[in-house]
Amino acid sequence: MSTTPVAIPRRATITDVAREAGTGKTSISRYLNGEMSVLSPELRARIEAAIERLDYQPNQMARGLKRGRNRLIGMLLADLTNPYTVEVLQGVEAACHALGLMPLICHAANEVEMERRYLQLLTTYRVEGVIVNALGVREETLRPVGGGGIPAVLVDRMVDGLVADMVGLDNRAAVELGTRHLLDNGFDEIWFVVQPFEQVSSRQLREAAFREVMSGQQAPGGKGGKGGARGHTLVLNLADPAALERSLAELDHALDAAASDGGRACKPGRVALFAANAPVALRLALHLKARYGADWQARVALLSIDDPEWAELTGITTIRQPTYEIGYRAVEFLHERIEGVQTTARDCLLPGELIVRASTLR
Amino acid sequence: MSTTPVAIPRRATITDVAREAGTGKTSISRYLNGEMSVLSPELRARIEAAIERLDYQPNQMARGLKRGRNRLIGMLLADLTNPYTVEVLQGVEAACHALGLMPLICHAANEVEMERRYLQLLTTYRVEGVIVNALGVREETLRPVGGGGIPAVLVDRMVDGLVADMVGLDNRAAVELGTRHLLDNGFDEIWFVVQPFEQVSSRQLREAAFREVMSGQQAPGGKGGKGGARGHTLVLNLADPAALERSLAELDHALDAAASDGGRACKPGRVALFAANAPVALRLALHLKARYGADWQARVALLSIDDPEWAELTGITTIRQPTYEIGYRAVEFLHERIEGVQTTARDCLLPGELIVRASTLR
DNA sequence: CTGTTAGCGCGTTCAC
DNA sequence: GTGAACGCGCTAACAG
Repeated sequence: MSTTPVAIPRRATITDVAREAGTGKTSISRYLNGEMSVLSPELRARIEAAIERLDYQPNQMARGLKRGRNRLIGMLLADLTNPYTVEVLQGVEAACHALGLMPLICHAANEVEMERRYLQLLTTYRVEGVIVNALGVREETLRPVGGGGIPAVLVDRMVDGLVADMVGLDNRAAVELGTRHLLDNGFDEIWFVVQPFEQVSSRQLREAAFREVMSGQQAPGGKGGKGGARGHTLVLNLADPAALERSLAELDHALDAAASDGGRACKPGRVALFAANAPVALRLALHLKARYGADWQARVALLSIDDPEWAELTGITTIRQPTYEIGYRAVEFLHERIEGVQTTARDCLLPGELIVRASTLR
Repeated sequence: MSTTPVAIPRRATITDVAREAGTGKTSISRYLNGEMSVLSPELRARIEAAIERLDYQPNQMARGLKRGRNRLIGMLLADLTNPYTVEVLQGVEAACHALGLMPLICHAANEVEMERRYLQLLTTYRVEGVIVNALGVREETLRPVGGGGIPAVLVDRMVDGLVADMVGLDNRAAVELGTRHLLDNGFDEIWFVVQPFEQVSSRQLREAAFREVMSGQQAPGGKGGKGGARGHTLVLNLADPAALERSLAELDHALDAAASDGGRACKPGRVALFAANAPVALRLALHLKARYGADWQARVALLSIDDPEWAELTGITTIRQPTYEIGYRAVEFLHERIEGVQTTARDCLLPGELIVRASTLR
C-alpha cells in the first residue's frame, strides 16, 4: 500500500485570498464581515471566486484574538450519564445555534477535581461565558453579578457564594405536585429518597419541600388519610457502595414492617417511594426487583422526578422536567450577560409535568 | 440593588506579567513552557510571583495561532440520546485528558444538515483532528489516509469513500455470539430488528452477519433444532411514525402466527427478537408491553446489542459493547495521525460481551 | 542565562 | 472604494 504521501496543503489564509483576488487583505476582511456596500461589484466577484477556488475559511482563532471575542461558551456538566443532562444539552445546542455561539462541552463525570480543571481550561480558551451545572464549584473564576470574572449562568443547582442567573425546575412546586398525587391516591407512608444533599441545592430544596408538604398536609377533600400519612427521608449515596447497602437495608426493614403491620395497613401497597431524580429511581427499581421479583410494583409504588426512557416501559409515575427549555433559557440569559446586561441576578423556575402511570394508581 | 458596576478587569497578558516581573516576554514564555533549566532561580521566582499576583493564564488561542496547533480535536456525535454515545464519550474524554487534548463535542442530533455545519465549524476553529460517529458525512473536509484534509478517525460507522482509521465493535462476532445463544436456547424463529441500514455500515454488517449465521447454522451439539430455525429481518424506521407502525404490525402478525401455529410450536416462547441496538430494543419493548401487558417477556424473548441501563431492570439479554475502550482507542489513533503517523488505514474491532438474562433462557 | 525581533492570521484605523 | 500599517497574545529564532 504505497499511498503517495501528499504534503498537507496549508489552509489558505486571508493573505492568500488577497493575492489570488489581486487585492489587499482589507477588502477580503470587509467581504467576510458582510460590508458589501463598500465593495465594488467587480471586486466582490473576484473575491468570491478566489475564496471559492482556495476553499478559504477564516480562522476563528485569529479572529477571536483580534476582536476579543471568540463566540465560545463553556458548558460545564456534572454528569452526562444522567438523561436530564443530555436533554438540557439539546436545548443549549439549539439556542447556541440560534445565537451563533459554539458550546464547549465539558463533562466533569461527577468529579470535583475534573470540574476545577475544566473551568480553568475554559478560562484559558477565553470563553465568553459559562453555563454551569455544578457539583462543587466555589471558584473565584466565575463572575458574581456585577463583579469581575467570567459571566456564568447556573443550571439546576446554585453555587455557594455566587450570585448569578439561574434556571431550573421549580422544585417546590414539583415536589408538591408529586406528594399530593401520592396522598390523593391513598398512600399513607411515603419515603422521599435522595442523594446526599448537603452540596446540591436542588436536592436540598426538594427534600425540604417534601418535609414541608408532608407536615402541612390537609385532607384533600375525601380521598386519602386525613393528614395521617407519614413521610420519611432516605439518603442514598450512589457513590458509596457500603453506605448504599445500609440505606437499602433500612428501606427493606421499613417495607417489611409496613407489610406485616397490623390494623388497616395489612393491605400491601400503601407505601410509596418518591425518588428525587432518575438515577435514584433506577437504583431503587433495581433493588426492589432483586428483592421482590418481577412484580415488585405490586408491593411498592414508585414516583420519580425526571422521566427517563425506561419509565414508560416500567410504568412508574414521573415528573418530567422542561429540560429543553431549561437549556435554552440558560443560553439566552448568558447571551444577555455577555452582551452586557446589568440587571440583578434572575431566577427562572420552570414547572414540571406530572405523568401518571400505573405504579401509583391504587 | 445598586451593585457597583465594576469594569471587567481585562485578563492579564504575557506583556503585563513581563512588566510586573521586570523582565521580557520571552522569559515568561519559557517559564510557561517548562524550560526551567534556562532560567535563573531568582528570575523564576519573580515570574512565579508575578503570575500569581496577576492571576495570569496564558491565552490558548494566541498560543495556537503562533504554534499552528491548538490541541483541539472535534468529536462529531450522531446521537447523544443513545447511551452508547455517552459511554464512548467517556473513553474519549479520558484519553484526551491523558494526551492533553481538548475535545470539542458536536451533537448532530441525527440531522445530516447539522453534521455538515458542525464539520465546517470545526474546520473553522482549526481543530487538529476529528473523531467521527457519522450519520451521513461524505465530506471532502476529511482526510483520507495519505491525502489532504483534516485527520479523522471513524467510530462505529464507516464513511463512504473515506479510507481512514476506524474503531468499533466486532459486529460479525457479536452477532454470531448472540444468534448462537438464541439457537442454543431452542428458539426456532428469530427476528433480527434493525433501523434502516443503507447508510450505516455497522447496521449493514450486523444484518449481514445475522443472515450468514442463520443460513450456516449447524446442530450445535444436541441442543436446539438441528438447523431448522428460521431467521427474518425486520426494518424499524424509528424516525418515521407511519413506517414504524407498519413494521410493528408486521411483527404482530408474525407473533400471532407463531403462537397459533400447529405442531410442536404451540408452546409459546420459541420466538426471539434480536435488536440491533438499544434504541430499537426500547421501541420493541415498549410495543410488546403495550400489546401483551406487563408479562410480555413470557411471550417473546428479547436480545439486544448495547446494554442500556434498563436492561438489568427488565431482564433482557444483551451484548455489551466495549464503549469506553472504543472511545479511548479512537483518540489514540487520532493522536498518532496528528503526530504524523503514515501507516495505511487501521481497523480496530473490539469484542462484545454477552450478558445473559432471564429473557432468553427457556 | 536573557532580551530583541519578527511574525502566526486577522481586523481596524487612517490615509490615499 | 481601496490598501498599508499596526497590534491582538504569544512563540521562535537570533543575538548579547
